[in-house]
Amino acid sequence: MVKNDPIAKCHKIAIATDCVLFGPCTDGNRVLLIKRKNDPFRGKWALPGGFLESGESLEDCSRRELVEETGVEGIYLKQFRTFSEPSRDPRGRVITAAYFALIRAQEHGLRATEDADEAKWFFLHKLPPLAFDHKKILEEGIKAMRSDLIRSSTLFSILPARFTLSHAQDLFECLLDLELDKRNFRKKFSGFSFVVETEETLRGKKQRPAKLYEFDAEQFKEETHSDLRLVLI
Amino acid sequence: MVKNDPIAKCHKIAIATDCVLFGPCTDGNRVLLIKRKNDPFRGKWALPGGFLESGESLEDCSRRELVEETGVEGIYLKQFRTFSEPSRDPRGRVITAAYFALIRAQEHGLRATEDADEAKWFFLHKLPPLAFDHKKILEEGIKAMRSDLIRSSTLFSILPARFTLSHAQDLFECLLDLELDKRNFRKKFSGFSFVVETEETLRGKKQRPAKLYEFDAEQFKEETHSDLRLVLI
DNA sequence: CCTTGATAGTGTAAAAACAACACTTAGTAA
DNA sequence: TTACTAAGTGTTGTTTTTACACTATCAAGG
Repeated sequence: MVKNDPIAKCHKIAIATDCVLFGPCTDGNRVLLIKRKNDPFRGKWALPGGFLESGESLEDCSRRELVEETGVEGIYLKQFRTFSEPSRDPRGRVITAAYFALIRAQEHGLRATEDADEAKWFFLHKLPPLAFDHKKILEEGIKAMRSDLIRSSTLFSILPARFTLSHAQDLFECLLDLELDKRNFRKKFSGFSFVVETEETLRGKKQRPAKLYEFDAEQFKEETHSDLRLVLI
Repeated sequence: MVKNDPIAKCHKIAIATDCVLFGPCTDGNRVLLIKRKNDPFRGKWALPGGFLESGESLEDCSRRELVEETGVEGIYLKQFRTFSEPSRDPRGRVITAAYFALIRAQEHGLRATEDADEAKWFFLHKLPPLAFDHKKILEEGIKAMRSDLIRSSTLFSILPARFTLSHAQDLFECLLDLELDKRNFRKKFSGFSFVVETEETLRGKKQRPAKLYEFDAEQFKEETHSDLRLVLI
């Protein structure tokens, strides 16, 4: 046996990922929870997640689990912290890397799965008791998501490629759980060099058509590179 | 065998922590690197770190490793990301939780170990090539530290209990690698409710004695709770 | 005790960013 | 044609930020 071989002397530790999946909607922001079918915590609600498979990175694992449990693909996914308290799982030693993710609620049949028995969307304001240390993970996930949202281009990754200023504001407000003045938001937001107006308008609604805008990722990089300050509001 | 037992089916994965340890000093900010004595990457510089022991949390591990390798205790330590690329360690599967830490350079004989063979402080501007994916970890560590510094009370955890405004400014500038206007910094910084003036002055230097200030942690919590905006500059 | 050297300490004015606030416009549907 | 709905738009007062240069107080040394 090779001296000092870390793999040889590794302990019985399971590695997992858990994901705080947000489904922002017109009536509020929600998270997806899964009802546990097995002990421990059978019948309790928990964050979707699962164990790392061999050869897989944590990000792969998180993405795979999310697809398996929700059918949702190609969404914004970000690691925010790894939880490692030795007593956090009664089955034994489980270390979990926590991610948060965002989806476009409308596009993924949010309402359809709402009443399902094993997976359900919960408003952030009305959360049930959670299994394991998932309450803490969820709380930190909310903070991480919000912090990310106002400092990076996360918002654009869940807006459609072309969006109206109202789209952007609604989503932003929903995720941050606050209200902003319409004129001030539009002035500042449309003033960013990386928010570019298109020729197109959004027609077909029963009101005045709204101008569509696009996100310019290159411009965003230039403008914000090595800048530590707030970006989006 | 219990069905679905995560521990039983865990793969051969070693869990480690690595630490980006900053030693800010009057002549610039430095990080501590260790020269590897064994393959792989023998002779290359690497971040201090080591493997998780049984029953230990990642934070415990990181703290323990730092004490073992540097003799430094009781310092600010924060997890910023977990790295899990399957190919990141040629010995096999190693997942590492990365932390950054800050010490009071003066108090820990920074200069004494400067020329040691196996551990050495490097200016951030003059880093050697690093082992593994430690370049990336270090870069992310710098970003995380700076981001943390301007949004939380980190600065106060490495200032002495009583500090002058010049202390605070020097340290702040060193860690962020920028220069700030003296009057503006003092105006804003001393204006925070959680930066409180004391009766005491710092005497014994060969110049005008400076007023000493203290950090009021309670006040900080009140002032910043649920506030997403910048705090320190 | 007077000078020198070193850092502490201080105010103002112009520019930019932010916050508060209400009405008109352009479509669709009845 | 009217009614409804959301889109779109400017100004003003307040606050925050930035830029900028001199005086004050101590210790040390001649």
